[in-house]
Amino acid sequence: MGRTPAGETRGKVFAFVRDRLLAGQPPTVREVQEALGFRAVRTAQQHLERLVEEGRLVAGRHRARGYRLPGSSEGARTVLAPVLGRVPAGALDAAVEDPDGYLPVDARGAAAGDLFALRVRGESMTGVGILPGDLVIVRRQPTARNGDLVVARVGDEATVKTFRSRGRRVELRPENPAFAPIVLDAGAVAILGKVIEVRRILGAHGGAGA
Amino acid sequence: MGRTPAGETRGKVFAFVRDRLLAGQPPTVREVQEALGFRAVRTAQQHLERLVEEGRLVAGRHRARGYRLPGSSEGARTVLAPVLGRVPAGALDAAVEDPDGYLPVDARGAAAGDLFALRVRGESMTGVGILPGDLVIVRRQPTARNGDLVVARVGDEATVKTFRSRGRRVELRPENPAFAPIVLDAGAVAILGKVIEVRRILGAHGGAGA
DNA sequence: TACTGTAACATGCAAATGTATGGTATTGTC
DNA sequence: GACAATACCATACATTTGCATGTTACAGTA
Repeated sequence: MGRTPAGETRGKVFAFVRDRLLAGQPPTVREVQEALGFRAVRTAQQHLERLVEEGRLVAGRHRARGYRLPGSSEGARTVLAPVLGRVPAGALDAAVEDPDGYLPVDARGAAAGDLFALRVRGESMTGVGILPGDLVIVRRQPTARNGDLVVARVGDEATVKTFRSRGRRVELRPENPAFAPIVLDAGAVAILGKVIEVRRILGAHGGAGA
Repeated sequence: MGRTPAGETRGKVFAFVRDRLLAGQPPTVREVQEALGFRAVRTAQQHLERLVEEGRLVAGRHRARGYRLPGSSEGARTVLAPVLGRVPAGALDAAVEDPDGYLPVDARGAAAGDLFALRVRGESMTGVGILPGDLVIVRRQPTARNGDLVVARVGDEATVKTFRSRGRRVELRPENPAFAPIVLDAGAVAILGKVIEVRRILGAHGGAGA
């Protein structure tokens, strides 16, 4: 029977599988077969094997719908972090139950429930490229090390600052000369977690504004 | 045997399935079983059936890894955007096929294949809070409007700048006084896409450094 | 022609996986 | 206690689906 020039079909197979994977719906070998118009399962199968050899796909052996894109296979798993509009005093867990939305986060190491996101208010951290309206993704932990970017609760407010320990006191340092550090007794500060990522959603319309 | 108070476990089952689905890796019934610590497949199965009854999930009958989120064909969906180390001249598609990894992105509106991510080099955009090493998430499009933050190819380099049209010429403006704008004939600039999000991964260890 | 490599075909088997049958324990209600 | 409802368990069955075996067709090359 007739064939197709070298590599051409392979590219189409890859494109199909990639699109399906990126859409969150891994295809079966038979779905690849149908999509490409092959009359034998084996044909689709062979193309997939080749793509794996070439390193363009990763196969999960004997696993249904087991093909993945390299780099997204193991280790890196996506979870959803709740976006908290504000953190009510003493009720982080309650706030997590009623979020403003969810953000997909590449949770390497962190458990799903350990992450949340907060919207930054104020310009106190512009010195490290964190602007008002930015989202910080936070891993919950009760302690911090010097230099960590943390979310801490001071009174009823949750705030993003750089953490620094000074003897029995704690300094929450803004990264903007116009703001003064907050120095408190260690007992008066509750560390909610550590900032592991910063995001700025620009949206489909607006520009970046100088 | 013992049980768990009403609804509590169901929520965990749903959270697990939802996270997996949004991560692009639909779970099997047995994976749900293991993740929740059930000793019988049937238990996970029953929870899934309930979630379908409640309308929180949609089942694909007899389909492997067939559970879906209702309305997942539309609306906000998480997709994986390929992270491109660099963009070879004229071969964006080729670069997309061999990415450094993938980032989960909340793709509202954008098709899965339309998104990619680039790592920012240089300090030309620090004025808008984009630092060296930051990741920009880009939606592919061949045109831009004034003020848009774009990724453009000038010669063999892909660069992030603010777009501005000046008659038949195009200005690619850095957001840092130390850098000069690039002004070129419109034909000499290829717009690769528009920046829709900026990310900075701080990682588990290092702080933010002033 | 013969040989080699690639692309495709037809078909069967076995592992993975959804679904069903039936049973045990705990809680709450009457 | 009797009854119902819920949560869970143990196991069997049926479909889906990955993978293997073997074959045919075409192109290029010696």
